[in-house]
Amino acid sequence: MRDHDGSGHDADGRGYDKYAFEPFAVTVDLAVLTLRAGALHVLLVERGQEPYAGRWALPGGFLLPEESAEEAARRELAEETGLADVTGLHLEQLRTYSEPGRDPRMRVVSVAFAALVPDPHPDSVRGDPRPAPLEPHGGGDAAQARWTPYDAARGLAFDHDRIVADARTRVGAKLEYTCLATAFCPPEFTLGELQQVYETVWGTALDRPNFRRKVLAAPGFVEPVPGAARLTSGRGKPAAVYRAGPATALHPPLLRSPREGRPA
Amino acid sequence: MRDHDGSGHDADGRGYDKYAFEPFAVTVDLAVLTLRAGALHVLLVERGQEPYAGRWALPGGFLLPEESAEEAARRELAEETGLADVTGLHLEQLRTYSEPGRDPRMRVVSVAFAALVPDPHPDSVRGDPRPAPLEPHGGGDAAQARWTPYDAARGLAFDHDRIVADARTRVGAKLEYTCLATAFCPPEFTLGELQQVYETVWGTALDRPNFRRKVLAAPGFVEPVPGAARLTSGRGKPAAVYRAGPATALHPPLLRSPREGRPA
DNA sequence: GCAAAAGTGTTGCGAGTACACCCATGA
DNA sequence: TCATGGGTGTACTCGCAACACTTTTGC
Repeated sequence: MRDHDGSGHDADGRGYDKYAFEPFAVTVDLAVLTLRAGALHVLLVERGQEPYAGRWALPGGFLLPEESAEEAARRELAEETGLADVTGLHLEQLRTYSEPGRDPRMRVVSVAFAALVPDPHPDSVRGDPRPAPLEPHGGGDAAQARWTPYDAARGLAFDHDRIVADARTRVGAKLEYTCLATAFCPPEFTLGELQQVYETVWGTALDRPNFRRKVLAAPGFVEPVPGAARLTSGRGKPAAVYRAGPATALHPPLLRSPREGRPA
Repeated sequence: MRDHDGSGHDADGRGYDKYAFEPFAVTVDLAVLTLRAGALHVLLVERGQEPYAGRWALPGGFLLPEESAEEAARRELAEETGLADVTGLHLEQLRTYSEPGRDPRMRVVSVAFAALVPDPHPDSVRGDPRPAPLEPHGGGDAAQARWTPYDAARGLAFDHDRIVADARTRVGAKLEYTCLATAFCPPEFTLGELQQVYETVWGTALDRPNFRRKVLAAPGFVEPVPGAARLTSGRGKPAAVYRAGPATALHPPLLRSPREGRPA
């Protein structure tokens, strides 16, 4: 039985010495997701060095000596997005990837996160010329950063294809039984915008009246902003404006039924 | 932007050198769960060394240079339980715990797993004197290993209280929408035994006829063993015997309704 | 007026709960 | 024959999908 002791060898005497090994590097990788122009997008950076020079990859980096993986992920997120306030953004630990060959140079154990951010380029329709809340930039480095449609994010460096796929699966599943969808929305949003989150991530169309009822029936999911109303696409009746509520879990869940709605 | 390059410093030039730091140790921790005498049990080991000498802890240990966290977890599981065939057992990666102070001696980043194993001490009722499929032992070490009821597993070393709680939460949730429950059962089981898994983990009583229908209605969840029948508690009608089916996800899910069944 | 988007009302089907009932076995 | 657990049948209910309809805006 190996154990957490500091004796320099494991308890069954096989001579395990943790300092004798090539050190393990511990990193975080971030799948920063957003919804843009009705499609799921991922933030990618272009690699400057080998291996995988010139290939696109997820942003990420090493843990500092005195920070947890969550803190490192939030720090990286702030650096990558240039957004001042990342404290409110949802960070979701996906899983840890530790296969020996995943980095050709050394053992790199990577803790992967999904981060959900509101659309960095809101449609900029009339009456809402808000400054874009975040714009990717490549740090002080020459490498560029870019929002890429989920379907075009293939052939990434390392095992990042798999991380991106895992992020999408996890987020899609969590929309069903948590209040996660509001993390894709700006602080104030309409039910139509919230419905677009579900439709985009799930790839299905939902019945608007039923969606509305289910969302409003879930206690603490959203709460109305009194008196506020906003036009969403320039036409039609102005929609009531809502904020994210205090709940995190969603009861009852919003199941994606195999036959709900018409195909997108 | 920090990144996975091997240049010895991060891309924004702050002079990060991964070899200059105290190396990170990477370990796995296992919450080995089973159902025994109608209660959820956790496998604990007694620590021999400081810190936390004499305290109970989860089994676990360091990653070897050429194995992934999953492989390390399965190796530890085999060593701890003494079970010859751990290939079929369900291993579930929970999350990674990386807070700087979680081990007082050095930075230890730990990937936590939940392992679900069948009852190591089947009731041994008449007609079924199968050998106990696994018995904990303390490796070659003096430290002992013991099955402990979930409710009594408090005051563990390190942050293992939290890991155990996370394991229970995850397993409880996954019973709803995956076929995970069969992982607690021996290869062949009755629907009554499967129902006890749900009732024990959820702490609620379920209506037997309805449970039966839901399980059989889920395609690929269980499949009958033709002609087999078994007495479960010595009395009553022999129950039909089932095997785990090929499905992993559960459609439709088996929701724990707030008002289903009478309280346990 | 027309199109487009928000929001309300209503109906019918079906899933699922609750419960009554029969079956097979050991003591 | 009684207690115990397995297994079947059924009725009532509530959720919810489907769709018709009204309201408010821009053009």
